[in-house]
Amino acid sequence: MLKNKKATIKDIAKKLGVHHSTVSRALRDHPDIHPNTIKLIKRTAEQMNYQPNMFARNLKNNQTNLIGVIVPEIKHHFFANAIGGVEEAAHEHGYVIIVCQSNEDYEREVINTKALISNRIEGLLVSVSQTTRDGAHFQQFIDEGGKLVFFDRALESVNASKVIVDDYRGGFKATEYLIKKGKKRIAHLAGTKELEISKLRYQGYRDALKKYNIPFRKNLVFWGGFQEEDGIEGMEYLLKLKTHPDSIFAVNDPAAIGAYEVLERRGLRIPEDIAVVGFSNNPISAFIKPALTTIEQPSYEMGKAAMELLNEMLVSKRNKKTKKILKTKLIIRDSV
Amino acid sequence: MLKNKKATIKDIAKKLGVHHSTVSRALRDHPDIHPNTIKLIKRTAEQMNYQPNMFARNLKNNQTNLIGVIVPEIKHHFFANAIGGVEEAAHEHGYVIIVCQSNEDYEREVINTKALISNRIEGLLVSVSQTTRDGAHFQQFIDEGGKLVFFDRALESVNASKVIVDDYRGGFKATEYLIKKGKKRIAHLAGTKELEISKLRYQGYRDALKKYNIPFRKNLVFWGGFQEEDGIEGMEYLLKLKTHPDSIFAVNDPAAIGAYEVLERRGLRIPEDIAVVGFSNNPISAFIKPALTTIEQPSYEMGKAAMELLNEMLVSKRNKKTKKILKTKLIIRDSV
DNA sequence: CACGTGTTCGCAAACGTGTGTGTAAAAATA
DNA sequence: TATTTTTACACACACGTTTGCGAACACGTG
Repeated sequence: MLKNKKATIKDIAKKLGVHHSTVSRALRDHPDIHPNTIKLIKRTAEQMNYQPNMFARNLKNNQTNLIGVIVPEIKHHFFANAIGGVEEAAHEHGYVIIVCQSNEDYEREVINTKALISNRIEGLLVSVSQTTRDGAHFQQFIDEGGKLVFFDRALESVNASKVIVDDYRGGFKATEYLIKKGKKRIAHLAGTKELEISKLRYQGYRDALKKYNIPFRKNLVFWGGFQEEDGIEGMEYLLKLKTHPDSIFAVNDPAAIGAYEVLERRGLRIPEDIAVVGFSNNPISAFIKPALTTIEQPSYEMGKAAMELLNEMLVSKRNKKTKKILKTKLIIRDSV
Repeated sequence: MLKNKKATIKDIAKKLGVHHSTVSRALRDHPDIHPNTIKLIKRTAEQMNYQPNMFARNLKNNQTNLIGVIVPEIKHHFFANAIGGVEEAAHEHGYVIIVCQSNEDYEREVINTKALISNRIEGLLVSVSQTTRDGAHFQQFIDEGGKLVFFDRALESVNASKVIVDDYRGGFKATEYLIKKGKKRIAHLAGTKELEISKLRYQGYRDALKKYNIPFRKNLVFWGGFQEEDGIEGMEYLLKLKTHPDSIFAVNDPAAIGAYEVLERRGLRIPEDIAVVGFSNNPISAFIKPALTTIEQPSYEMGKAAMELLNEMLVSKRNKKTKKILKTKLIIRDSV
């Protein structure tokens, strides 16, 4: 079986006895080309199964149809959904997306970024890794004129556009709900201190306590991370305290599920002994028993919004840093 | 803020007063270039923040580092996981992946395929849409020398490599398990007739019945699809029969969950009134009540295996069509 | 008929890299 | 010293596309 070379614009030109520039223009409906010629060229292009070579086109135009996306892990429901939203919006605007995962690893994130830059992506959409402390790789991309927008997990040290949910109000609402249900010793399984998302949810938690005159206790806050293991570790820590908390506000649902595991193992009942509120409304949270009360975080919409924002930055060529905040919603179920 | 143009090989050459071809060779450690020159060039390239332009390189070499991936929907757990596996393996081999979703829509799948071909992807990984009947768009890619491997959902009409699970034995095992638990009227919520995956699971179901001398009843099979809605529709159909089935083998977990909904609504108990077995071991299936007995399908491994197979085809340049079959495992829980 | 004007197309250069060939100078050999 | 070989680089072209410029031609106008 021979490896047929793909038809080029020149092949079409040769076959028709015209210059290849004429073919180029014809395919793009240039007014200088006679309608009949256009029709003829388009027909033979079709029949020769011509597909434009984006490399040559992009090389010439110095612009691509590529958008880079970096997430910690594709398999996580939230990111999978967000990528789905990104792809949807990208498709509408004629882009295709290159997806990389950092596996929550800083080094890998840097490598991904460089690879994407080499592939001359038009813009970059990032939800940063849990282990990332330094944002030089992103800053460099921006400094060279690249358009970047963070979604969900943004890096504070980098001045870039971002799409996030109202983490502050989400944290506030979750905590307030626990308070209104009569909880007094509310613990917080927090994320990592470097991520804005963690800090804002934490701040919402603190401000809710303050508003209702509940003393803030530093030892009721466990800074861990976003994985189930972090929730397990944090819950075990909290149960070692001489006075148990009466409720938990977890930074996200996986962490909350980690807490569930520990509580179940220790024979503690949810919500009678300890109430739990999560964050992100993972589909599992509706199915676990008791169903988890949580803060809904529109993942698909967030991906879509991030891509839309990126597109605006791309077409306007302006360099304003925008911050788009999506609303959250308290989903009341049975864990409180 | 000025949009700095990225440094090219020529910029480096000009700055150093050498020819750009020398720079090109130096960066690739060509033996014709003096070690000192190489060192000098590499240093200034580093300092000028040079990133090779993949477009120019690919255009010249007529090969890319791009792998196309088309799935029905990124957000589905199975596909998200598979994409994660693909990305992992692709990363190891120096590829980046372009991900598109067909939204179970044939037209969209064709558009995606064309777009990927235009972007001169090196190879294509596909799980085909539910509505796809014709595979001409894939066949054309293959005929032009492109390497394609289907994973999970393969199209029979296209002669291509594929990575699938042992759907036949999976279907067989699921049905056999129901039989051994004393079930006699076993219904099957099947997928679509065009997909091999559906047919094999169906065949496994039939052969298990035959082996244990249980009569096959055509009206106990509902050909629907892979979504929750299909499960709902199918279950409603089955409950309209004058004699209810005593158990259900669903083509996948979402369909099984659809069946759960209908049964719950009708006040029927699982597994006492009707037992249910799913397929794919969606994470939710462990959390729903009763926990769903299902066939485990290694999604991440499947994505990884598909990418590995594609890579072998790419490096060997051979054109053999390989079929890789992954093992399934029966996960026994509480729905039977 | 000379001229301007508009239509339709060809020519050539360019984008950033890679590579085959040519060619000085340096080194090795006779 | 004269010759050959090797070293280290320059030159030019190619990949497939886009685009400015200009040529050939047809037409209408004075």
